[in-house]
Amino acid sequence: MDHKDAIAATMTALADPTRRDIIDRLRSGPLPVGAIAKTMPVSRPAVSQHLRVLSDAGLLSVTPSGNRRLYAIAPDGVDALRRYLDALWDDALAAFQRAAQEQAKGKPDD
Amino acid sequence: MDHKDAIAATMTALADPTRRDIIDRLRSGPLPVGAIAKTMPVSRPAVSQHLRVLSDAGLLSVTPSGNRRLYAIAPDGVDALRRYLDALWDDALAAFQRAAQEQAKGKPDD
DNA sequence: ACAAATGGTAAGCGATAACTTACGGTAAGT
DNA sequence: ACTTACCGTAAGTTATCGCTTACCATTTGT
Repeated sequence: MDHKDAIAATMTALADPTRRDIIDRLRSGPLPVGAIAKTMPVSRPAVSQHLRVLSDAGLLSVTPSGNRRLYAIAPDGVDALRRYLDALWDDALAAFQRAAQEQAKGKPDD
Repeated sequence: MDHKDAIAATMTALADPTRRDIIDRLRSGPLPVGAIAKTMPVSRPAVSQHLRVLSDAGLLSVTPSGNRRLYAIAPDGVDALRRYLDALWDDALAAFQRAAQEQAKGKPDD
C-alpha cells in the first residue's frame, strides 16, 4: 500500500462515527468483538465489518486468543496520521505568515 | 458546535480525496475558487461545494476580495484534529504498555 | 448602462457505504 | 460426540454523498 493511500484509508476509517465509537471503546485496552458489540447500538456483524476497515487502515491490531479475537489500537497507525497532520499544520502556518507579510507589504497604509 | 461534533466534521471533511487535493493546492498559499477548479478534474460547482464542507469544518478561512473569494487553510482547525490524535496516541500507547505488562505478569513461564 | 467575470445554490442522478438477516466455520464446555 | 459460544462473510436494502447541469447574484471592465 502506498503512503498516500495509507493516509486515505486511515482518514476514511476514522470518518465514520460508529468506528470512532469503537476506537473510544478500545482506548482503555484490547477487547473481543462481542464485548464491543454488546455496548453499541448496532449488530455484531456491523461491528465486525467496522473492525475490518479499521484493521485494514492499520489502526487496529488483532490477536486471536483461543475462541475470541482481541482488537487493540495500533499506535503506529495513529502516528502515521499524526505526522500527516503535523506536516499540514507546518505548511498552513508558513502560508499564513507569508500571506500576512504580503498584505503588510502590499498595503502599507491601511 | 460541540467539540466532539467539530472533530467529526473535520474528520469527515478530510476523508474525501478530492477535498484533500484541494487542501494540497492551498498548502503554498490562499487561492480563489476558479484557480483551484482550473487545476482539478471536477467542475467549479463541485469545488465550491467541497470548499463549503471544508469551511464548515473549520479547516479553511474565507476572505472576500472584491469579486473573488480567497480560501486559505486555517491552522486552528488543523490543530484541533491534531490534538485529538495526540490524545488518542497517548491512550493507545498507555493501553499497549499495560497489555504488555499484564501478559508478562499473567504468563511468566512462556 | 451593458457585458463579462466570478462564484454560491438548487435539482437530479449514480455510486458508495453502512446496516440488517442468514449462514458457515472453529474453539470451548459438558 | 454434541451442544453452545464466538466470529467472519455473503446477499440485499436503504440512505448518503459527490458530481453535473442550470440558474441567479454580485462585482469588475468598457
